[in-house]
Amino acid sequence: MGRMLDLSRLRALHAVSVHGSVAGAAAALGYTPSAVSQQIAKLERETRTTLLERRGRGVALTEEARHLAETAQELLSIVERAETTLEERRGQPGGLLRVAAFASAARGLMPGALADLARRHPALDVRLTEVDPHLSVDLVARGVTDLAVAHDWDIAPLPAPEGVEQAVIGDDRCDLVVPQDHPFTRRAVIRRADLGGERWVCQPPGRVCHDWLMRTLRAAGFEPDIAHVAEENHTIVALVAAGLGVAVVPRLGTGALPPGAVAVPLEPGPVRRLYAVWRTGAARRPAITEAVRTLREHWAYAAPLPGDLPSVRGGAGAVRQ
Amino acid sequence: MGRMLDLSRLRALHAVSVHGSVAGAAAALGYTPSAVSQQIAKLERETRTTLLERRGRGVALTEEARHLAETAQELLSIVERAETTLEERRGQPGGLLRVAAFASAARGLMPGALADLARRHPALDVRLTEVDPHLSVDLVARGVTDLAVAHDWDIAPLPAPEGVEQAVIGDDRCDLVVPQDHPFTRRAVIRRADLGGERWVCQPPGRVCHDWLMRTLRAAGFEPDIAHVAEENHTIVALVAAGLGVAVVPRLGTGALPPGAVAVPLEPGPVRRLYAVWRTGAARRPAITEAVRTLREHWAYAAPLPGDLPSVRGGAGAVRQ
DNA sequence: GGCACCCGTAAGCGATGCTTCATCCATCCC
DNA sequence: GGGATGGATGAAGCATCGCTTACGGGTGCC
Repeated sequence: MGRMLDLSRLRALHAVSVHGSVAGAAAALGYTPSAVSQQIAKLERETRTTLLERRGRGVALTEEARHLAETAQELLSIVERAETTLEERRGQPGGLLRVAAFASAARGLMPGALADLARRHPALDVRLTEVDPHLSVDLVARGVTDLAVAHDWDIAPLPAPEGVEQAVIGDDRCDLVVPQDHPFTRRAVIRRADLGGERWVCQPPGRVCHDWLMRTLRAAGFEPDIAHVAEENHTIVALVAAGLGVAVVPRLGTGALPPGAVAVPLEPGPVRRLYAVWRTGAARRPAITEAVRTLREHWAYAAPLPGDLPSVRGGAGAVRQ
Repeated sequence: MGRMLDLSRLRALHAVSVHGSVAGAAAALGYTPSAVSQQIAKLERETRTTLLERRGRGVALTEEARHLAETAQELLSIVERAETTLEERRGQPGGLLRVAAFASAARGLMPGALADLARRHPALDVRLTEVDPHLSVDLVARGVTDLAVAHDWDIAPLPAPEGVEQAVIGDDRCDLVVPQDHPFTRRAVIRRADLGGERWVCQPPGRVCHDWLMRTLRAAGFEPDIAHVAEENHTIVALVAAGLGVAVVPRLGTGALPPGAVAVPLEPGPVRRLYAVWRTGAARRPAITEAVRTLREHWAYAAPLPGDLPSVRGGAGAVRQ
């Protein structure tokens, strides 16, 4: 007697309400759009209510659907709380832990940390997704992911929506990367006032590295000369190694510098602070606390400490996790 | 990705918690015990927690299971509220309406009322179960049924647990049924003081009719002479028609008197008051309000009104609904 | 000690729910 | 306007799920 509102269908409706489209909901739930569409069609049949109406190319929720999605939200948060206290009573991390991280953390920090976590807690099913940095906090708040590794920049603080908590993992610093024959390689430290007259290799506008560079150089009185633009840090470093310019590159996730490129400390350089972010409702979940603990541990072990100087010499020797 | 607490499994656990046994839960949910057992076994696997332990011949819930059953209760009540408001917004009664009634109401009142209800509201799926009168209120409170037709007796008031509401449907009165050659048939009305020296046909001890008879006769100074005992009112009336004694019989659900039996008004006779009982959470559900309205309507139409005298002459002519 | 009761497990089968493929509709762009 | 794109939905197929029946094991009662 399937005579009752079904939680998975309500979850589908809720996802549509949150993401604004069937396709978005499907992506978030790990289904095809067709599956979500069928679920909601069944929900409509069971409740004898119209929930979705086509609006242009997408769909819009009816009044009843909005109300139903709201109670679905309520139900889902109760379920999450129940799962949390259940896991808490067991003490052992377990269940599904969906983790999101921005690109360089996904490359530089997560592999070791998550492998460690999975090794120590076999009952835990960890799944990583690489996401845009400025999306991660919102993804956590909306319940798409359970834990996110986010960062702010000294010029753009991390948003803190209702219902999420955060903890600092550590600070990631940036170096100036220059070709090996560059005069800076003979200097112990570079200051902002020294940066005039260089040709720059940089990320596209809108990315934090780009914005920091423009802002800093202009504040020091220079008009930046952006000679080359690339998305990936690896590409940027390769361009520098080829002698095409200099770049500001974060230590995390950059990996070993290729022959021909050398990292030089920049004082004061841009600093981004890494955070772990999770929902307050799951704060006491052992999987969360363990994951955060492991991230901080691996940061301390693998990443350069705040006052730590990297090896100035580049090339195959200077490997970073 | 079946990675979340499932509502139907939680419902199974909750039912076990309420009924105290897997078999009882299965009966309440309309499943076999095996199904419930498997559901809970899966819930145990998913949560990696022991929920049920064998205790003697039955089962006992662990601490975690009790806690989980509690949140299940919370979830189920939210779901019921959501279903109610959903139906309320539609305005039309619909969905599943589980109705319980005691035997004579199930026979004398429900067939007409429920048929009417089903005819006027095709979206409504009404299901009737006959239950013991003193169980019905509890069944509603525990969510096993949505609406109950219950009654109290002038000597035993209806219990009113937390979270249920009730409304009066009407009063059911009792007649004295005697063989057609009995001297009482020439009397307009019988009083309690007239009842001495009769041989009685009665329900078994513990039933309300029996208790009322013993109590009333003893209060009037007679020791009742119970000559024949039967469960069913039909049987009792048949025994009376055969001249084997007299009986006190409620009007509701007795049906036509067979040839040889005659009903005589008894003043003051036992009166039972019929109630409709439902959970407060579903009070505004159209299916509930419509069903209650229909019951009262059919009572007024089909059942003898409080001051109404039945036809004293029995036989095939005196038909009651 | 036999019997009744209750819970769990195994096998089987229908129903459910997902995927893929195809269609339809609205919008965007040329 | 016409073609291309993106999104939603329907039909068919197939795996999985969850129920039922049938059986075995353990407990309490007579």
